[in-house]
Amino acid sequence: MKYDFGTIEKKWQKIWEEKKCYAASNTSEKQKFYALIEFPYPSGEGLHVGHPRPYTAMDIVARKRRMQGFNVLFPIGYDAFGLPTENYAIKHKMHPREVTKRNIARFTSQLKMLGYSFDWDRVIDTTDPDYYKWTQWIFIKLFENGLAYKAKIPVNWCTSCKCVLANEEVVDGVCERCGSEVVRKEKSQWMLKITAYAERLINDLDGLDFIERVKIQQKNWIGRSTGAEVDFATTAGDTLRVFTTRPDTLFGATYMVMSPEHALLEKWFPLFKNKEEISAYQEAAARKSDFERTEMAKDKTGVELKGVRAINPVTGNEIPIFISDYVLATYGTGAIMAVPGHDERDWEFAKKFGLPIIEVVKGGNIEEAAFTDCQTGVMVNSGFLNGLTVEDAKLKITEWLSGKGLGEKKVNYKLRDWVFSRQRYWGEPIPLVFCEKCGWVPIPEKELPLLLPEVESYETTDNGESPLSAMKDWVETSCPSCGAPAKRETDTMPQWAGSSWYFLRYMDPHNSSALVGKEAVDYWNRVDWYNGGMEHTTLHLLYSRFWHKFLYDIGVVPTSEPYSKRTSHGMILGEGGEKMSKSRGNVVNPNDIVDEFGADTLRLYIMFIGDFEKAAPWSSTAVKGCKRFLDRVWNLGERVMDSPDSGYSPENESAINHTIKKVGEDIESMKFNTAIASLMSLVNELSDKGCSKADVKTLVCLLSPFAPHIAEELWEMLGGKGLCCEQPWPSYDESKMVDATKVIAVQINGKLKTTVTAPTDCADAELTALALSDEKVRRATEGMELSKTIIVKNKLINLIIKPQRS
RNA sequence: GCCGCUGUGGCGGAACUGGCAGACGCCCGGGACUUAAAAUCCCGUGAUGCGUGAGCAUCGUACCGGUUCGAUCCCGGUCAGCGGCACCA
Repeated sequence: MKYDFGTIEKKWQKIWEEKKCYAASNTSEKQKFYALIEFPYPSGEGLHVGHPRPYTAMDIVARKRRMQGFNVLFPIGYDAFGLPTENYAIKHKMHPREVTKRNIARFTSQLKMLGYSFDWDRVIDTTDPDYYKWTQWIFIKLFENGLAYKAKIPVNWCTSCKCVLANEEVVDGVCERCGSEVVRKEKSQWMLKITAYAERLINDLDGLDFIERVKIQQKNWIGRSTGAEVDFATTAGDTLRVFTTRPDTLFGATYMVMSPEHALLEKWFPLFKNKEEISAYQEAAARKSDFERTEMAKDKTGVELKGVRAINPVTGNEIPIFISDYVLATYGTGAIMAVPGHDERDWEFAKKFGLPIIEVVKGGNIEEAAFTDCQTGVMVNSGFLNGLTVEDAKLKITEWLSGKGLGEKKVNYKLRDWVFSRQRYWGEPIPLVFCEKCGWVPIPEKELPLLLPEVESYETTDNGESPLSAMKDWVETSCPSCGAPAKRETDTMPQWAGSSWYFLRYMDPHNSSALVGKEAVDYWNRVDWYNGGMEHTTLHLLYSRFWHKFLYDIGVVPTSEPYSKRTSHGMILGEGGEKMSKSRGNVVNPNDIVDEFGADTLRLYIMFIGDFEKAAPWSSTAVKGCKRFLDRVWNLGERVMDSPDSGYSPENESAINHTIKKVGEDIESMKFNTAIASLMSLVNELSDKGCSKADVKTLVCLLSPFAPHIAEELWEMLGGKGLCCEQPWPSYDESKMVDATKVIAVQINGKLKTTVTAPTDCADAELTALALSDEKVRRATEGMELSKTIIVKNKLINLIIKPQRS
């Protein structure tokens, strides 16, 4: 019989579904294991060949855990709100809900085609009102706890999407999604105070089993820096406060710089002697986008504020103040003390404007460049700090400043609050009402979900307001608090909202009275293993940690972190090593591969392709190798089908035990490629040497997480009881892995000469004698004296020889 | 510029804690089967040189150096590529 993958795969998918083999229980006595993948955005293009990489990886882990006796939760859902669907709907004059429905149906059939062991009874969809009810509920809780606020801020505005973007969504000055130009625009926006959690988001990383590069990237993104705030008196009478990480260099501060948007500038304006110059600079800066500003980073510009000067608090010297756009309004206090001797930017600016550069840390040559090293330098020209190290000087000056009431220790973060409004239709409506008397008021919980109204047009209005704003009947409402006429918020939430808590809903997806029931969340606790893309490190992963911590603070969840372990996969590239994209025409459709080779071959190949953490190019010829392997496994099955069911054949026992160990360990460390390689080696060996039914049954069990359909079919053919996916994971016996003899490498002076076969655990003297008696060794050592012997047990012997003394 | 990662055959990639570099697979070459082809099976396959031949020798993990009996692995330096951040004081 031929290996007919098409029939086999459909057959077992149906049986698994009917028997609900992969349904997780919320009340099991077994130990729980929660495996999570990032749920897909159901795009119109359907499943991409990149999707199966992380899905298959976690499916393998989940399947192995079930065989090891765990109660496994391995869920799937759809993150379905968002722009592409809405844009498609506009273009084709459809309702986004219809587009979403259609796309989800397509994704579902493709995922089922690949034989994943998802619990299909727990599917969630972020656009389902029963789901987004709870997204809205969380928003109201954030609002009630002072973590959601509305602010008029300059926002990133995508000229094509006609929509506000979060800082994280702007890449190289263009929209991450559509690549169009992003401009600055003043708008009133809902903000989430993620900065209130900055400290905890950094500190709590320490206790988590996240791959190191994720931790590092999150830490860099949050960007903690420790320093001090220092007050400078000015001739205008006001105090100018700055933030610095180098308070030790205060004696070297020879001028100051304020951002062009600094609030004091308006107040001081009448005092300026060069009003026109200053205004012109401010206007030019305001016109530039953030991107343009950084583009011009090389060339420093600025204008001196003539008429106002500052006083250095330690030297008492009057120093000039400049405005320059290299100082950001949104970081620290929006003003800096400039220490050109020890800061590269200040040095550049001082050189350009001919300002004095004073050395206060010895160790460099400040004529040539700023000396920024904090490790080696010693303080000079710094009064009472002279002779101290930089570290000691920081402590002493900070103490001195706070003693005098001139400043204090301060920690700053690069992380900004999260811009949470979107002026689009296809998102969760923000469940708040504005009342002239009461301000912003949440709608009562019993009115949730606040449904998306049916609108005529999904397009953003010409004035940049949400399409919902055109729905007069919907917008006009009454204040839940005082009953007066009031207006609904018309912005919707960003796509990141629904994905910030979805893993909790999987624990208890049908609960209508809570986002997750207490028993369910106490049982499942948190995600044990979450695999996802590096591109979500500073977006989804950070956002969901933030929401989870908030839910922990208000007592909804029992853990302060959502995920115990986080791993990451590399991208699947096109055949030539380039990114797969429609425009390059190198996109591989998983359906084509499944039609030609079967789902098991696709699963196997995508795991065999290379190191899971690294990017790997697709190869259409290499897929065939995996199909050949499965054919060979099939042949082995047919060969032993009618044999009696006795134990392992003695000649294969060692190899089988080795493979069990190797495959098990490799799955845990996500080295799927070498796990498959060892299965291939075993198959080669069983084919060559011959094998028993028990040998093949064990092979089939080991293969089943990778290629579950063929495994079930072979298990049945071999007369196995029950389903293969429900068998216990094979165990190995170390004592059976010992071979009688070992091949030992023989080196002479560190160079490989030959190999000898010696009994396992051969005594040193015996091995040395054996090596010396070898013909090649004898020739090489002739006339030489053996001065030293190095032996690595069961591996190698190194004979150190030198010419014989005469 | 800063932070992180990576450099191994024609290709994707292996190599546990410093111990036979190139597992496994692809491609390619030769052979068997076949009227023929596909499929399958068997053999070969890092480079160079020597040898009719079994084989032998030398070189080889981006580059230069160090430590070691022994280095793809550890240390110092250089180069190249990828990813993230980017005037964050």
